[in-house]
Amino acid sequence: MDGKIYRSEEEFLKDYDSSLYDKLSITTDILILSVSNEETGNYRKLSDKKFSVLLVKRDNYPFKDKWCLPGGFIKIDEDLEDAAKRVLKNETNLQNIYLEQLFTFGDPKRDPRMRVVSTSYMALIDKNKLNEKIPKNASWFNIDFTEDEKRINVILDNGYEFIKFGIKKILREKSTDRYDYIVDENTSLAFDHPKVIVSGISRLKNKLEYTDIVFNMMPKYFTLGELQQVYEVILGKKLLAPAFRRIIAGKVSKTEKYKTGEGHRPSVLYEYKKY
Amino acid sequence: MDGKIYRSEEEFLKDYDSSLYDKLSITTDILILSVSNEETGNYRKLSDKKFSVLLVKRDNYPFKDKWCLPGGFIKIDEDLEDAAKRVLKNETNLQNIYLEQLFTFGDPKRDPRMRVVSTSYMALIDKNKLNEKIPKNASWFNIDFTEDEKRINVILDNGYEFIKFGIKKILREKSTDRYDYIVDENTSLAFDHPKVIVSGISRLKNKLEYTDIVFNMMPKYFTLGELQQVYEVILGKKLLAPAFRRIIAGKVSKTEKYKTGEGHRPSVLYEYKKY
DNA sequence: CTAATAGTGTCTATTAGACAGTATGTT
DNA sequence: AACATACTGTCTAATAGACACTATTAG
Repeated sequence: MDGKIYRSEEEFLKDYDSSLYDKLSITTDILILSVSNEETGNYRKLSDKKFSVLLVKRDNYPFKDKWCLPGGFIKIDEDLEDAAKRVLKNETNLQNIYLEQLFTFGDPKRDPRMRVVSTSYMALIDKNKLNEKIPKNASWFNIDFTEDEKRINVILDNGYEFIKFGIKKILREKSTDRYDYIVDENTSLAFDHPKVIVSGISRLKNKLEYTDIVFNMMPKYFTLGELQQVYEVILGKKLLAPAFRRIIAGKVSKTEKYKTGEGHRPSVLYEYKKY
Repeated sequence: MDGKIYRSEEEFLKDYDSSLYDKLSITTDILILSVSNEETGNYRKLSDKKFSVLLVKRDNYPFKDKWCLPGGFIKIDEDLEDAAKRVLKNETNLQNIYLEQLFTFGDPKRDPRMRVVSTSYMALIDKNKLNEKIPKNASWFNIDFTEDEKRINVILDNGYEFIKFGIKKILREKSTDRYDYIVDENTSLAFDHPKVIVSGISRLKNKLEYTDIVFNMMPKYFTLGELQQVYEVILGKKLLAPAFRRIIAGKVSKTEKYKTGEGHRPSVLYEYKKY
């Protein structure tokens, strides 16, 4: 075909043989992250916040009975991001949610069935918006994330089951602190989804510092203490209140409302600044 | 198939019908960026640095005679990144080059021939390493990049031809300063490659500030003045030398060598710090 | 000598970290 | 009253921006 001379694009397209190149399937996997409240028992104490991810249990091979990220195959005429939105709606019945493309995984051996390339997305939700029940094969897992120079260890816990995986970090080039991730321990998370979870959490941690991304996980009105808790639970470290308030000050507006009934001084409710 | 109960993964895989889901082609497009020296005519003045991108001219439909990023279809058993490396080697004969995945474009209409999803990569090279000639259908274009709140304008220039395109920025959500890009002016760049160029340059600008990525575009030995010029040409703004030197100080080591013969005080050659 | 870049010293303004102290609700 | 968090004031340390000054070479 390359030999033939075409005089116009129309002529070329009419003649085009789309079987010239290899074809394969594409899926999208969605990392749905949220922060939840857990009661502490002590009436005075603030509720404990937990960073969490939504997983579904596979009911067929491959990886039968293992947990995985919600996902699905894209259709021949469907935009990638639309496919991600479709999966998100199926699992949570939520729309107009923060959705960001993470990474496209293209290892030919990543799916034992056949060649499948997967584009992963990260969705951030405020759990209060989640009115509908999640599907019965889905479950929220709290995230315990620890990282050092050499490896990342993650424990996921939904109250009944634990999932534990470990990833070795191999420096790609020192100039950028980029690492290749090698999953060397994994109790029950399917496919290469440990990598998706880890790259999403890393991205979120970074963006927390230089964007206002956090407000996608917050309700309309919140106290600065709650906002600080969300930062702390995602970053995995404690922050000092005065410094935190200085940094956040320009991004929020005070309202007339107060949160009371907490066993201590009421706190002003803020909202994300509109302008 | 979903109806049948399988007792083992082997049994399941043996029976698996890979035609169950839609299949399509995937390409990789590579944004190869570099910084080049241009002589100024004045023996005293430093050579002028230009930020540049490698494009190839298409010799067939679609987009016949337009310029585009080097790219190619991935093979059924080829890793995505390996495909990018293959294309990069074809065009520049370079290997072991900094390569970073940018974004996967999945608009069903992005290729008039058929459904093609494209994963774009960014490669950064030091032009001094480019010993071999580039292919005769390829050419380096200098980049003139201007951006404000509402749009991005880019002019590419290889000395013979100009390519000009403009992109309208539509705010996705104010919380993260993410934009949808709408290409509303484009003289002769094929496919959605204006978006690839723009997202790569934005990424590079950001990473310049918080990583050591710049050293992938530098020769082994360089002066701090040259390094500053590279920052300036990529960021599109002038920097103050004392501040620049303070920031860069921890990343480079002084050598015993000097760069002389420039019509002014010689300057110490530095190298990227090893440890 | 001159033009041009190399390289340093220092003042100021801004920002981040730390901690102490005051305020005010619920039980 | 006691407890727990809300919120503020202020000292200090670190960092960034600006500019002036000295150094050194080829021609």
